[in-house]
Amino acid sequence: MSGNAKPTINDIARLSGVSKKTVSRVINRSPLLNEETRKRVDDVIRQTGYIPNPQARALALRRNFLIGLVHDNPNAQMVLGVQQGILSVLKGTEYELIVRPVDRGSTTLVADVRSFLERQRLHGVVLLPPISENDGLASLCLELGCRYVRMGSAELDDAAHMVASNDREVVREVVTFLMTTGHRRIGIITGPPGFRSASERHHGFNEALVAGGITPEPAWAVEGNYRFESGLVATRNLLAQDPRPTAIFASNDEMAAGALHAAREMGLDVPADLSIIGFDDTAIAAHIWPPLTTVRWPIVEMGKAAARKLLAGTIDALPEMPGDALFLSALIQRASVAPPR
Amino acid sequence: MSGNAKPTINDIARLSGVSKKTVSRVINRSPLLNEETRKRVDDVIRQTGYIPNPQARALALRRNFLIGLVHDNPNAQMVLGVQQGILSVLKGTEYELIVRPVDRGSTTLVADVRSFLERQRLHGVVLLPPISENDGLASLCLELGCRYVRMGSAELDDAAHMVASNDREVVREVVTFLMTTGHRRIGIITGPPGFRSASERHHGFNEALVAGGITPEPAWAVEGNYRFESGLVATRNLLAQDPRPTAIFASNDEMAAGALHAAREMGLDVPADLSIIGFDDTAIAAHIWPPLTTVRWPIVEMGKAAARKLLAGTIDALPEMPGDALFLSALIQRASVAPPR
DNA sequence: TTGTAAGCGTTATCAG
DNA sequence: CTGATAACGCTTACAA
Repeated sequence: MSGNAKPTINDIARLSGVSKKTVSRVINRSPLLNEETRKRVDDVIRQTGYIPNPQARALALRRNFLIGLVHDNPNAQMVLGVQQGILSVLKGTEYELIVRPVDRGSTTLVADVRSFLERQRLHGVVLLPPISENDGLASLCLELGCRYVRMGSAELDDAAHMVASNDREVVREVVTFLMTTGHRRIGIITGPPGFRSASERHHGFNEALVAGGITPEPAWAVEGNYRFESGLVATRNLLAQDPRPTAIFASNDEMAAGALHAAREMGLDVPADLSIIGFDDTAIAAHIWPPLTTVRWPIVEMGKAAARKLLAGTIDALPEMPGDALFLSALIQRASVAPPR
Repeated sequence: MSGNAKPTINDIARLSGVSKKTVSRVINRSPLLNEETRKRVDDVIRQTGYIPNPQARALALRRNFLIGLVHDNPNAQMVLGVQQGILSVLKGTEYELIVRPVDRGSTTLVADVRSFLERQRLHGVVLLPPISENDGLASLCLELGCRYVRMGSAELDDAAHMVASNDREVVREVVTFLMTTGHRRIGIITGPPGFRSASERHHGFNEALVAGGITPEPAWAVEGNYRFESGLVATRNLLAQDPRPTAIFASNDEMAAGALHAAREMGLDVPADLSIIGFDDTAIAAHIWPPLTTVRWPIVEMGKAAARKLLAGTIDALPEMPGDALFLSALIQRASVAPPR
């Protein structure tokens, strides 16, 4: 075949007898273009297999065709799910995903993200909780002209910049279900302080109790950190009390697995002696024994929605779905809940 | 407090009274540079907070400062672990991670990866199993001048391009342990065909049996696909036999969790009625009940090693560790193994 | 509707 | 050792 050098915009221009600017117009779907010219150039592009050089475009446009996933999330399943959702939307487009973990504890968090964004000049970023709750990061994106979408458990921003879930509401539902099943002494393992998801879920929990005529018992709310071990420790604590809860709501599945573990250690049967409900519906929920009653958090779909928002207005734009701003979680009943003895 | 435009190489050149080429030399640590000039320029760079524009560099160098993670891996924990390892090495360097899932079933796999690499002009890529076993991809990288490292369960390439684990060996150890514990009827749930890890583990399994004077029983080797459900189905199959195995080696933890599930469904106690061993030591292994005896596969460390190899010879190069080519897995004893009744 | 010239911010070439 | 000058491949004025 011809030389092995990839064709550039100049080659296309020469081959189709137009200027490079015209080729550029074709590439960028400029509306003011003679349909005939467009077709001619398009044909040459197709024949040569020409692909615009993203590096050159990035330099000229001062903007890359990259979507960033910025996070400091202790929940592996969540990160992976969001990634999967974003990637599925990016697939077939000219955009790629770049993953950037950060340290939310660092005092230089905002500065770190700033230098990352300034250097990479991303098309846009997806901010995962808990750093998505940091308004400073949002204004930073605004300042730098970088599109952004924040994911979280409550609406922290306008619909164009937010993909939220209704955690508080669904937890109310969960706890109501527990009460309907006959439980009156219900414990909660909360998420770590500073997490909006943690406080939303905790609030939903308390609201449901109060609505059911039960006064939340401070001793039955134990703090966890979304990790297995913290669920284990919290549950030992909860079950050491007298009287002890007959049901526990863990603010995520990993901690729920820890709760199950703790119950087993004490020789308790789940759900006969203790009912447990988790949150997330990650793989572990269906895989442990007994299968865990939990809340399905549509994290992959939320990732897709985030990507769609970021791509809105571009050539690769996908239609935004109705409800792309608020996602509804749902109770998944499995086998870890039963009436108290 | 000057204008808010970021300084460019021209600014630095002007401010330090040298040419831009000299600044470029400083940036790139050119050895032929007057130490005094270097220092002067360096000072200006530090004062202004100048950061070279990666897009411009990418264009001029025809190469990006990006590391690609190319995979089609059904094992979420593995992908995440590798990612974590790579990112930890990339942290603080000028390199970023770009994630690219591909479809290993597609007939256009190689072509897809080719266009990805040609477009993005990555510094290097990490190939995860099972596509890492595709020699066509390796030659493609060579052809395109893209550094690459293949990860896998056997040494498929030279040490510079390979990060391998000793699956076969460790599985021999695992099965020997089972035999030592008293088991003679041992089943295996294999990985899917076409996976080197699957065949390596299966071979190790058979070798150990033979070495222990046991003839592998074909009916006790059931195929799985590394997913929970397949472990469930395979185990139902295994336990339906008469006589049935007293122990099962599952080729990964997810399938081992499925095995546990199946045992529970049938009212069997683990480990009293059935011993189970998994592989990977992913989070689920320690979190299910009983805690799963498994093999620790140092996947995060392997990811780090892969990144180190890719960065070797660059400014950001980290010392390569001894043993960066072959990683040793180890048996982790927990509570899912006991002598047969 | 299309083309020309001038960048975008860096590195390579090749003199000095 | 250092510096003009020309790429790198594309886009944005601004004309025509």
